[in-house]
Amino acid sequence: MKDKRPKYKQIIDAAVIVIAENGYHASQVSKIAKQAGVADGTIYLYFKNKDDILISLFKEKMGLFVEKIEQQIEGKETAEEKLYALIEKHLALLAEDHHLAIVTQLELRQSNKELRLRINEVLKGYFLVLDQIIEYGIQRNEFRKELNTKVARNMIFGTIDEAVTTWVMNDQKYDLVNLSPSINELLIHGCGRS
Amino acid sequence: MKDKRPKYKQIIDAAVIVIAENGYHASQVSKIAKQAGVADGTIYLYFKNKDDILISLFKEKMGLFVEKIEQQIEGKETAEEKLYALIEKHLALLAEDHHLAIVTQLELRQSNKELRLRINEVLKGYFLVLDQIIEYGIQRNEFRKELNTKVARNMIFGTIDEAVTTWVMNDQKYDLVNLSPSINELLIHGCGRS
Amino acid sequence: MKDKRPKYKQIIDAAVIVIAENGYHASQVSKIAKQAGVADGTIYLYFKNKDDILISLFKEKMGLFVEKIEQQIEGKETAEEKLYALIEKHLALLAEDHHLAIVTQLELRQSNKELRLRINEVLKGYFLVLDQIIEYGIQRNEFRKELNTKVARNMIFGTIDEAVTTWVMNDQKYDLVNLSPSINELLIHGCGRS
Amino acid sequence: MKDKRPKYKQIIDAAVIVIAENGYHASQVSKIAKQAGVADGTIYLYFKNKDDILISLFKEKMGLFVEKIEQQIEGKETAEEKLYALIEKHLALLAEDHHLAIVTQLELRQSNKELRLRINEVLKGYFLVLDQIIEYGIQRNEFRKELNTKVARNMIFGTIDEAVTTWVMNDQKYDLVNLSPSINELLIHGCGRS
DNA sequence: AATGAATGAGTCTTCATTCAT
DNA sequence: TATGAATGAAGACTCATTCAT
Repeated sequence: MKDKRPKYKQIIDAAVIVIAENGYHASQVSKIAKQAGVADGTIYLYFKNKDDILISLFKEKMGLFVEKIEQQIEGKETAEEKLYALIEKHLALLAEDHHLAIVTQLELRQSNKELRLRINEVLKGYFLVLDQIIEYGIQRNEFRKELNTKVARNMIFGTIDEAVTTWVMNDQKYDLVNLSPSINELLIHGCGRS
Repeated sequence: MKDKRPKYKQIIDAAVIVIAENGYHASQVSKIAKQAGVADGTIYLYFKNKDDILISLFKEKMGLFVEKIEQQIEGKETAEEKLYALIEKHLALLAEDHHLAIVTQLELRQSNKELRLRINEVLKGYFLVLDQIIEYGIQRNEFRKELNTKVARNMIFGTIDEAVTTWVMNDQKYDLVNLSPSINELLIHGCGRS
Repeated sequence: MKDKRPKYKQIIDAAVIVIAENGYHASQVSKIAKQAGVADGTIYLYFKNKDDILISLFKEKMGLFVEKIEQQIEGKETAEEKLYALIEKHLALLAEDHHLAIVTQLELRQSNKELRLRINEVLKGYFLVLDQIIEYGIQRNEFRKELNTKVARNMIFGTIDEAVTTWVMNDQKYDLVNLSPSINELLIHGCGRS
Repeated sequence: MKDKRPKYKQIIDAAVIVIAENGYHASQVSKIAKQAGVADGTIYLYFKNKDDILISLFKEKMGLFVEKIEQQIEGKETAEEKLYALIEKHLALLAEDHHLAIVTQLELRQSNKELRLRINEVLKGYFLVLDQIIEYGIQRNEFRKELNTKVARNMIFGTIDEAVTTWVMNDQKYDLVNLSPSINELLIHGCGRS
């Protein structure tokens, strides 16, 4: 996980910036190399090919993402608290790194099908966290027993993801984290017993 | 809307098939032309450029999509009935045209940023329908007054969209329409008063 | 055989000139295209890839080569006359097209193994002609019965080929066709009865 | 000649193996370095550049080659005996080192023109031996006076070389040295008085 | 309106060579 | 001597678009 090779991270961070600013299709390897301050060929000492940069980028960033969210959730007692923490952290993490937000919400999705399948693999880690919260909520009687876990998980992810995408599409004009209470309320109502 | 030039529709339908079967990036203009049974150059008599095919495709198909959903909703009395009808029709329309489902859920999303902004324009028609249902529900006291319309709309769209994408990604192995009750229940709980 | 597409021949002839003047490795596709007076992309309307240009070049030229030699041989009565005609024509054909000579003797041989195997396929046509002369000579009692056809064929081809290569390597300073009698004498002695 | 630096020979031997097993074009400097057990940069302490490895390889191996053949010939009395000894040794030396055979017959020939000219320089040592045998044969009245030395030399070299190449191309399936008598007979007939 | 041959700009990747250590 | 990480030049090929017919 802790890749001490400084150029590895250097290149990934450069890729995030270049892709966010130019879009996926206009992000030539040479542009990323320039931004990273290395030669074109150096990229290929750390990555197999261009797609590998994107997959690694997503793995690296998503790994941290899930890690941080898990930390946030850990202490919380109720499923509702956990869900709220997750929503807030999800929004906060993307709000504070708008380059990353653009890349994950817009640019990475225009990669080819194979790449997206690989990305989905990585997403499974996040889905796992969601599933655990839902099941925890059902156990604790906070959420309805009849809840279809898979559909509920899709709702939660779809709702948050759609909120972020809309925010990115609107040029991040408003405060994304402020949406947390509304989203949480909706989702809690959606899953909750009352 | 009613373009009587038969080749216009012919080319759009060819594009849906070619993109669904080959993926966005492997869908060259020449392939679409061949599938449509016209010469490459003929494409440019009906469309400004390649992106214009895709935007027109989306406009054309999404227009029909919204139209059909509106027809479905019209007669319904309660907001809940309207929402259920919308969910069911949304799922049904994509379930019955798997080429279109692949194109809208996977392939069209890997177009460039500009194209996706244009696509979002078209989506606004759908969002309008959603907003009307939400406001109708609030008026009728079916939905909570405090509901943030925009967030609620994102939840509804995000949830349905995520469900369809998951279904497409899983090679349409199960019956998509069967998910309607679960989704509806979740969303109604999310918006509802109880 | 008679490819009426003018660009096909145009490109092959351009390739012969460019390769002869620059060497195989310095013969970029763009250089061949320029020499042929077409765009780079046009090359790929007529040839699958760069190697295909070389294979086609060799097939085309070698086809004519064998054809012309066969014509020359046809009328001759004795094996010795046939052999002499073959030697003379082989030398004459390459002497009168020094670009082609450079390409066949030097440049084409530095292609990769796969390409050379393909080239060998084409050479088989020439070997067949040689084998027929040898067997004809044995039948007519001009050549020794014990002659190992394969070894004899290699000797004939190896001797002529080596003579041409030496001539090319020496910048074609002397008259190649003048070697015919000497070569013929050697080969006839090699195969002959006396 | 006697380079005591062990790495010099080490690298040359590595080059023979790598080129024989991977082909000329897939024999990167780094691969040769790895096979030799040294770092990439070390290569450049012993060789000026990549071509220099190949030329040195050829010089080194061809030097030994000619040396061994000269030893073989020395004791023989007649030109015919000398020629037979040369043919047999030539075939034997390549038959017993198939890596070297592949490299000399196939891979080294796809080097660039300049390199091949340098290789031809080295070959001159071998041609000298051939010329001496031919002249010796003429002096001794074994060979015809009228013999064109250069053409005869080309015949001898071309015939043997073609035999080896054919053998290598056929994956060394048969015993190469067994061809010696047939080849010798042909060449003796070619040069001889009878 | 329709054709389809021709165009040519644009980019990922390899690998011989260097040089700081 | 020896290392090996870093360099960066170079080139085959694709495909959206045009235009003469």
